[in-house]
This record gives sequence, structure tokens and C-alpha cells, in this order.
Amino acid sequence: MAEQPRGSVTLMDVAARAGVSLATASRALNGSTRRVGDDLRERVLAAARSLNYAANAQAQAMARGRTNVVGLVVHDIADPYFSSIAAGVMEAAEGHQVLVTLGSTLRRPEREVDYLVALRGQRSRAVILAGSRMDDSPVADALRREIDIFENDGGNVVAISQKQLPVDTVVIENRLGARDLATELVGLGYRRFGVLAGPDALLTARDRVHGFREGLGRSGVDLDPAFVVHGAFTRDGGHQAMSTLLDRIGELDCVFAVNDVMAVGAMAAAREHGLEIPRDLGLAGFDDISTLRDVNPALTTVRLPLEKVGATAFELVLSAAERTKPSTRRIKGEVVLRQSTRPSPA
Amino acid sequence: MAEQPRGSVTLMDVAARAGVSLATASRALNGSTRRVGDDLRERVLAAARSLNYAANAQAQAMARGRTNVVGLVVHDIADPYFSSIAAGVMEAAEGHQVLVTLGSTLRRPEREVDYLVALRGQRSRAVILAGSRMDDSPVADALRREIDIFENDGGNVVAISQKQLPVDTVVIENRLGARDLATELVGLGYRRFGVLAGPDALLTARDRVHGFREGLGRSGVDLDPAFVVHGAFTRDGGHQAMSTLLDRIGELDCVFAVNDVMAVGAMAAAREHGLEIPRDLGLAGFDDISTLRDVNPALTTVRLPLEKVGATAFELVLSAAERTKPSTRRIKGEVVLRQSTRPSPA
DNA sequence: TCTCCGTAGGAATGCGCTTCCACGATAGAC
DNA sequence: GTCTATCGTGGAAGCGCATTCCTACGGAGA
Repeated sequence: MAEQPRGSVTLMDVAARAGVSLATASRALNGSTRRVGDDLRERVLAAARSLNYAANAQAQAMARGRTNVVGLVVHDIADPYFSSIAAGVMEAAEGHQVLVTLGSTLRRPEREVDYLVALRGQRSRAVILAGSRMDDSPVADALRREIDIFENDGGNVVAISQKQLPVDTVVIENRLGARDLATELVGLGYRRFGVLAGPDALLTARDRVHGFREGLGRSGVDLDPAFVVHGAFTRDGGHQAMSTLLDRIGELDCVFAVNDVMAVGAMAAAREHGLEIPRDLGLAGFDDISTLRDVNPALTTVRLPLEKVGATAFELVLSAAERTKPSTRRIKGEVVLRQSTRPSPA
Repeated sequence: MAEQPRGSVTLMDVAARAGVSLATASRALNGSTRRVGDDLRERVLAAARSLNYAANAQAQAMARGRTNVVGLVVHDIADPYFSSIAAGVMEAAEGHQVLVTLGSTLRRPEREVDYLVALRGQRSRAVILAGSRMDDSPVADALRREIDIFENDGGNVVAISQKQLPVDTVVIENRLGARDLATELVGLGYRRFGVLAGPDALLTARDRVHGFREGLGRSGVDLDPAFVVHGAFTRDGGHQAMSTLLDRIGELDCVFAVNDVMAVGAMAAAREHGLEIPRDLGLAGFDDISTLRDVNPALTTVRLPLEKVGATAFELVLSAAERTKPSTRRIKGEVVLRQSTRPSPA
């Protein structure tokens, strides 16, 4: 029953085997406004089954003029921040007959544009840009331009992070989260802060620094710019930035790393330097990466529901057709105090 | 210069604007055996640029009879094991004009078959099955059957993990790695072992347990089956399995978790139980997940070059055309002793 | 019995592109 | 100088499918 002509089975093969026309076979398999008689439909389905027919998605896309492909562009899929978002997207996509094409810029944000072009070539119905926006006008302009073209082609674009582009956006409240964190840390009695700030051009990093400074300011605490050290948004970046800070560590009582991955690097650097956390120094991160929840001492951080972020982005993709104006969803973080900062004085 | 008709620009638009035929426009843009005169080629390229032309990949796929899409199917993209492999794949794909479609089975291995069908519909030129094979005949049979069909359609399949299917495979030497680890642990003086074994049906987990037992055996040490606890292949699985073991922890001096993620969960469980590692108990993992390298105490583990695994898989995809027989690449792990086990007696 | 309408099935068209084939022109061989 | 390769170009077929349009058929109403 499962004879298999060499090469792909086409709808014509199915139709021939069922003894019906192409049109009928198509209608039987995909449903349509038109109805197909029960006997014929059965014949077609049986034929398709026995031939292991899988409709050629390219041909369907051509005929229908649309695809079921969604692009997901991240900066680094190995980074748990992005892989969590990706997991959220994949889970939301489950059962929606959508295929997700993954793009990884390898931390070169200008490559987002290349992926946008490639995904336009695929006639993707949407693309999710998961990475932080940059403070880099040439790149941003090129991206904006390419987004226009993509949308003009009928595609939908969803950004995650900052509302910087006129597209559907899942805004992550970095500023607010960092502000809350600062407030809590001051509440714990910390006063002299250092910040491992990430790349300055990365708006996610910058927003967190700004928010943190703002939160300190509201509590009447100053952040000395000399104690704000920039570095890569990675474990090694955190390690390195922390090492820089360690020269003057005596003047500090708490360090905020703008993400957990950096915080872990910083923790290692502190340990190598003989510092004990939180006894000698408080340390806080951002994101609450689940893989990192078991580091010891446990990181005080700002919890971001990253999988939900991904899922929300995907929902925006699905519902895009019903909207004419870009929509914004805000996702808030929640401060989680753990052992990497001293216990509450209460 | 950048006027943009609404909807997609087609090759016909480009040809018309350049005042040449469709055939010439196609040849100028994509190269071909036939050459196009310099002046005409320039005209075509200029037209394409000014119209923001991006070739319809679906149409190209139809006409050419092949695509540049490669599928990557993992069990859970949020798991650092898989996201590292994915990163390796993405990096290797860089610059090869290949688009990667991501599939996530959400830890339901039977869904691999569904993805295979979907990717066959896309006429993917290859698919990488990154997850462990299972000891589950119905599922394995269905998979084998679908792989046959996929390959008969001209696609190439690459598996990562066990050589269990007649396809190109990146074999991970789980057994060997676990054996070496056992030897080293015995060398450190440990004698009474417990194992957090993961799901029994998962061959990766099972191989590691077998290898570990084998290694112990070679050193004349027995592994009491009562101390082999199965559980999920996740952090929580490790935590839970460890909790089970903790009742009889007095009889053990070292625990091997079959992957790092479980080891970290186990470490948390031990800590909650008041045990100090490595003073009260040695603990070892497997994989050497980079995100987890900074846990404290640092994990003794078996380092797997996961990004290289992904990259190797991708290379197999690229070189598939030149082979007729399935090829196998073996990737070995390397024992890394760290602070979660006691220092060498030497 | 005849006409009209609703319906199921089939033929034909077109989606955007690659590529085979044909054609004319130019260059090289005799 | 004519004859045959060679090369650049255009024409047109066809990839696999959805869909529109058309036809044939059958039942209901007159």
C-alpha cells in the first residue's frame, strides 16, 4: 500500500490514484468553500495516505500568495535570555501550523537587516526581532528602511525590547525594573554602588543603568560615574568589568550587573579576588535567568517572564491581521531579593 | 529612485525596468552558465536595487526543485545543551545562504516525526535531529519510516547523539566520557556512588549510566542499583532525584548526575539538606554547560564541545551530496575535575 | 414533460522563477 | 570569401498547487 514513486509525490499523483481531478483532490485535502462528496473525499484521503503525500509548501505558498513561516531573529541563541524567549515563541507556535525560521546575528546587530531581507525573500508572514535596539543611527536607519519594505510586502514585524520602531512591540520595562531594584537595594542599607553596565550602545543595557541611577536618585543616593564600567553583555564581559572595578572595591558596598549572565561573571571575579558575597559586597543582576537560579549565593535580580515575552510576541504576530496600528505590550519585571545581597534590616 | 509598487516586486518588474527579458534578468541576478553582457547586467542590478527586489524564494524553490532550508529539531531550545548546539549550527550556517527552521518537540520525542513531515512539505534539503534517540520501538519505527520517505524525497537527515538510524550521525561518546569520569572519581578516592540517571528511555541518559557503571567496574567498584534514581532530564528532575537519594545519603560519598543541569538541581537539594559539597559529598555532572561553569563549588564534569557538535552536524548537511553512504563523526568528552569533588590525593 | 436552479466535478489559468531551446550575430577556420 | 562554432539574448515551457470558471447532472417546481 505504501509504494513510493521516486522523488516527491505530487497532488497529481494523488488525484490520479484516487481517480479524480486535481481540483477535487485539492479540495478534499485542504477543505474549501466547495464541498466534495464523501466517497470521493475518502478516496482522495486514502490515496494521499498510501502515497505519503505531503503538499509542497512552496507551491502552496505560490498559489495562495502567503506562507506560514515566521522569522525569529536573536543576537545569540546560546544566551539563555534569547533561548528562553525562543522557547516561549516555540511553545506559542505549537499547534498553529507555523514554521519558525531562526536567525542569529551573532551579536552583530547590523545583521538584522540581512535576515530581514532573507525572510522577505521567503515571504515570511512575520518576523520577530528579539534583540535590543541599538543607539546607532546608520544601523537603525537601514533597519527602519528594510522594515518599511518588509511591511509593504505584506509582512508583519514585531520587536522585543524598546518601542523605537513603528511596529508591534513587546516593551520590556527595563528602566522601571532597575529603578525598583535600586530602591530595594537602598532599603537594604546599601549606599555606595558600582554598575557593570554592558555596551553603551545597547539600549537594554543603557535603560537599566538609567533606571538604576534614577532609582538611587529618588532615594537620595548618588551614582558616581567612575563606578559605572562598560563591557560586553556576556559572562566574560561581567567578569572583566568587575575586575576593573575591583581596584577600588573598598569604596563600594554593592554592585549591580545589568544582566544575570554578567552578574555570574562578576561573582566569579569577586570570588577569585577573595571577596565573599554578600559579606564583603552585595551583588545584583537582572533577568532572573532560570538556569542561573541555583548559583550560590543566589542572585538578587529582577525577574523577567522571558518565555511569556516570547509567547506575547508570537501572539502579536497572529493577531496582526486584525490591527491597522502597531500595538504595544508592556512586560514588567519584579525584584527578587536573594542571598547575593544582605538580608533586610527588618 | 526607490519607488516601490505596492505588493512584492517581481523579476518581471525588474526586467521591465531594465528593458531586458526575464531570462536575462534572472541570469544577471543569480549567475548561471550563460553569461550576460556587462552593460545589461549593470542595468539589471541597478533596477533590482532601486526596486528593492528580493527574489521570491518559494518561486525559486519551485523552479529549481530544491530549497536552501535546513531544519533543526531539538527537544527544548531553552535547555542550554540544545541552545549551545543550535548556536554551533547557526554559526556554521553563517555565510552559506541557508535558512534554518527551528523545531522544538517540547520534550515529546514523538513530535520529531511531525516536524519531519512539515519539513518535508517545505522540501527542506536537510534536517538535523539534535535530540537523543529513545528506547521506544513504536516511536523509533515511525521515525525510521518517515526518515525513509524524507530521504526518498531527496532530503538529507543528520542525527546527533546515538548511531541508531541509518543516517549521517554525530555520535557523542557518552559512554566513554562517563567511563573516564568514573575512573577519575575512583582515583580521587570515592567508592560509594549514587547516580541521578535521567529518564531510562533516553539513550543519552542510559549510555551515561552504563558507561559510568562500566568505568566503576573496571576499577573494581560496584554500583548498587538501589542508588540509581531515575528522573526528568532537567534541573527539577535532578533536584527531585537527589532528594530521593538523600534519605540514604550516609551510605554514599559521591553522586553522578547524568547532566550538568540535573547536577545543579542536585546541588541545590544537597544544600537545602545541609550538606556541603564536596566536604560531605562529591558531585559530578556531564556536558560542561558554559552557563553553569560559575556555579559554586564548580562542577566536576565531562566537557562536551557542544557548539562544535552543532557545527559538525551542519557540515554533514553541506557535504551530504558528495556521499552515498551515511557518515559518522565521533565527538569525545573530556573529564574536567573541579571543586565539586575532592582534590586529588596526590 | 419541460425548465430552472443548485451542486459536484473538471479544465484551465496563473503564482514567480529557472532553464531549455531557438535565433541572430559575431568570430574563427578553411 | 563562405561555412561552421560560439556567444549573448529572448521566447516559452513547466515546476506543484489553489482557484476561478465552466459543464453536466439531478431534483424540484410548474
